[in-house]
Amino acid sequence: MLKPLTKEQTDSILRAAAGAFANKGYAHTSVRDIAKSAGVSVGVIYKYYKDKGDLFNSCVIKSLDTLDQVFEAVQSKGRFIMEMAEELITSTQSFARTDPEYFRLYHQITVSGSSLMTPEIAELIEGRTAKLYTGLMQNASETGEIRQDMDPAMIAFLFDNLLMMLHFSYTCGYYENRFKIFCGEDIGSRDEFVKEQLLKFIGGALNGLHTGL
Amino acid sequence: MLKPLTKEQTDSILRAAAGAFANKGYAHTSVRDIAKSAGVSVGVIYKYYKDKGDLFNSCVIKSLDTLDQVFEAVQSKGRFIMEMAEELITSTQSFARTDPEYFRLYHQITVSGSSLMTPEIAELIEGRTAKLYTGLMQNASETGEIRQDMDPAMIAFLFDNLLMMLHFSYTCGYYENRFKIFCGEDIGSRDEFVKEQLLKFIGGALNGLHTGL
Amino acid sequence: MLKPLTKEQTDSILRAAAGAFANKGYAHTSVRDIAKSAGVSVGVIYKYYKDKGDLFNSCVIKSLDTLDQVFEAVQSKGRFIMEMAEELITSTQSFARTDPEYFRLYHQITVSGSSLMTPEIAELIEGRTAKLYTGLMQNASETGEIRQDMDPAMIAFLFDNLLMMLHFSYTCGYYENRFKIFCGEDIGSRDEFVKEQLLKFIGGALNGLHTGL
Amino acid sequence: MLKPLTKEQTDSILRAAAGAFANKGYAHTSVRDIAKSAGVSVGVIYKYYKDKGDLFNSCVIKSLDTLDQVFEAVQSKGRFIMEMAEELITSTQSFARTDPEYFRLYHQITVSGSSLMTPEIAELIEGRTAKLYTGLMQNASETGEIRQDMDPAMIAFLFDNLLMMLHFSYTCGYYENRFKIFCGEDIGSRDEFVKEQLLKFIGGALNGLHTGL
DNA sequence: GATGAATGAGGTTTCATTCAT
DNA sequence: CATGAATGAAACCTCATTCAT
Repeated sequence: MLKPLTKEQTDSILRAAAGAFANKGYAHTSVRDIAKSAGVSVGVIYKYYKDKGDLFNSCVIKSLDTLDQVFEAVQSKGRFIMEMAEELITSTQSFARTDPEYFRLYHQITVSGSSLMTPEIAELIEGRTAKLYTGLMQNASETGEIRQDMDPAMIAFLFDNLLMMLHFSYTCGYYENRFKIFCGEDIGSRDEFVKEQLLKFIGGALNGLHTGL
Repeated sequence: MLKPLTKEQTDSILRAAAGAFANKGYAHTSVRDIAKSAGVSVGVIYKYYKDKGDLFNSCVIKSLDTLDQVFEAVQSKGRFIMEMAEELITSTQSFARTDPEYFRLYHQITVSGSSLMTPEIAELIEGRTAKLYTGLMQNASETGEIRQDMDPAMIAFLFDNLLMMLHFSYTCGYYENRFKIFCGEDIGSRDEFVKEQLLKFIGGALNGLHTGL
Repeated sequence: MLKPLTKEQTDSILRAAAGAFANKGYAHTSVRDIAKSAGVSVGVIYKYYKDKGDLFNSCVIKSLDTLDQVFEAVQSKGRFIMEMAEELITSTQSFARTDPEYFRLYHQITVSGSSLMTPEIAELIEGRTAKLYTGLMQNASETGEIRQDMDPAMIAFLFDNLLMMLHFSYTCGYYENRFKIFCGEDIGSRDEFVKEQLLKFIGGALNGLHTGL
Repeated sequence: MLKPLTKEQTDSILRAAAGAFANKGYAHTSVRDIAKSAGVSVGVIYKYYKDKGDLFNSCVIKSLDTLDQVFEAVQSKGRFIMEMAEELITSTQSFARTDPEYFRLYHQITVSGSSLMTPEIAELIEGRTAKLYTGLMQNASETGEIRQDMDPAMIAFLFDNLLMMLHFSYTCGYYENRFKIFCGEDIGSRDEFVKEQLLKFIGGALNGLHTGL
């Protein structure tokens, strides 16, 4: 079959690769297996991607692009932090159900030895989120929406930490298990509960009205 | 040279393997290199460990044993949560300087494809922490030390999430970069600041005296 | 774009292929690159030539046709051997400047593994030269122009050996370097000197008026 | 069979490789085939040689070492050029029968694309011969043993050209065929004749007592 | 029991050749 | 008929594992 790859097929390469990388890790995934599961020949992969690393990177970039859409939907101005937090959590929960690979793939880049694990890539990926969140916290701090006794950057960092762990807890094997161990086998089906609890936790952290301690 | 293996040598294997796995990742670490850097032959490694995966597992188990010591030092009864939190943070910061490999190795088991990434192992590793923290939060909730409108298990989970991210942010490449991007290049030398900020954040989250939401 | 192949294009294939084979060797030359540099599709190459080997053979044949023209210009009857030798050397020097690929390609067929390296091809290529030179030497021997104590065929062979080495020394990488090592870095710009020296050498060899030995 | 390679086996690798490279060329020789024909595993070849190129280089170096022995046997001082020439021819003829691979391998390095085809390697290989022969010609010229109207370096170069072609004509496929075409099918069994003829040719060339030109 | 060289399956990548358009 | 993307065999090379010493 020497007809040009259909859009479906080229998509299928990225989907197969993303799935394999996400689930088995970069090193345990072979290009041959990706080709087979995408229903194409090995050679064609090297027409579209320089090498295995390039294919991996493309998967990650694509997953990040998609993840970005989640956040962009939330960035509308003039909203309260906690409203945005709620939406972020809702999005995460729903997205984790429909496209878990994207979060899993994002997790892969945190792994040592990944070709993407460079400061430059980290800057590229985290830089925007960091600026965005820090800016939001800055504003919210100035308007008195949140506590003023903390560094906005640190608040942003810790806030993002909680969201990141939520991503992983819904999609990445080990974290999923851990989630259940902490919160019960059925935690995966109690989205409303999780959201409500996390919002309370974040609310307290951001508000900071606490005695002494 | 047919000398029997000394205790030092068996330790040395585990130490060499742990270091290599932690820093280069499972796939990029070769049994041969471990043997060389441990000063033993490849053969003895296969005498003590079924295969490369088994050796990796043993490293992780050992690293967890060591990490446990950090927590045990904190588990003394009758202390305030926030006191313990402070000590956990301090320990993490100091331990991340002296033995980063242990945290890095711990991070490795969260990676898909790791042979350790099974529910059983997760239970083994996280079970104790989950019970311990949940129990502590339960007590603290009952004594009014912390808020009573949240599920102790969820509090424990989110509390541990923050600590886990702190571990990684101090020791694991990508997270280290991300830490700097959010909080500045010099964040690695501002331990007191980080501790103080994190305690404020946790304090607010646990106390939860806030208005709205 | 389904345009029929013009004469220019077929020429262009052969020229591109010859250049690539000559300079990079058979194995390092890809059909795809030839097609690209000839401005045609891969498919048409396989329409005109059975396979890569066939294309190579055609290039060689063509280069030999061209080289033959050099010799034909010299074959006019009734001339002295040494006059012809001088012209052959001059032609070689000038041709090596303008079309080095032809000599390089000729060199390629001497390489083991070339599909052209068969007795039949050798006969085709060398047969004519051998007959021509041997005949010339035979005549020159009979007229007393050259020594009579040697086999004309051997003289022809050794004479051609010297010319062949001259070809290679002017055009083929390794031989070019060797030429410089023996005769100095600037030997490539001393054509008159080389010609004069080679003529003296050949002159002595053909004349053979020497004492004893 | 995991016992260390015997001397015979390691020798066999080099012999198998040399044979294959010499006869099929670098590009057409696969490491797997070499391993098979040497009766060892693929892996072991990469223990002894960094990569395929390194193996090739080692074969060439070894062949040059061996070829050098032929020349060293002739370098004794105070001998007449023509005596040495005779011995060089005799050696070449006998060596071409016993170890044709060495000459064939030498021929391979003249091929474009060979990793050994660099100016440095050429200098290494040809430099010594060039110096040696030029020196000999210089002396012979000063003592009046050979003509004084030619550049010693050019004489050395042309002299070596004739010997090189003799090597190839006895061992390298295409040149063997060409030899037969020029001098008859049975030329391979007329060593005495060839030697005598070549000596006459060289004698005349070196002596140069001729009229015209 | 310890050794470490040898094994060989399996990984990534290239490219001559085919054939649907 | 020309096109050139797709094919997939086969190349190089690595390294987990074995086993003769």
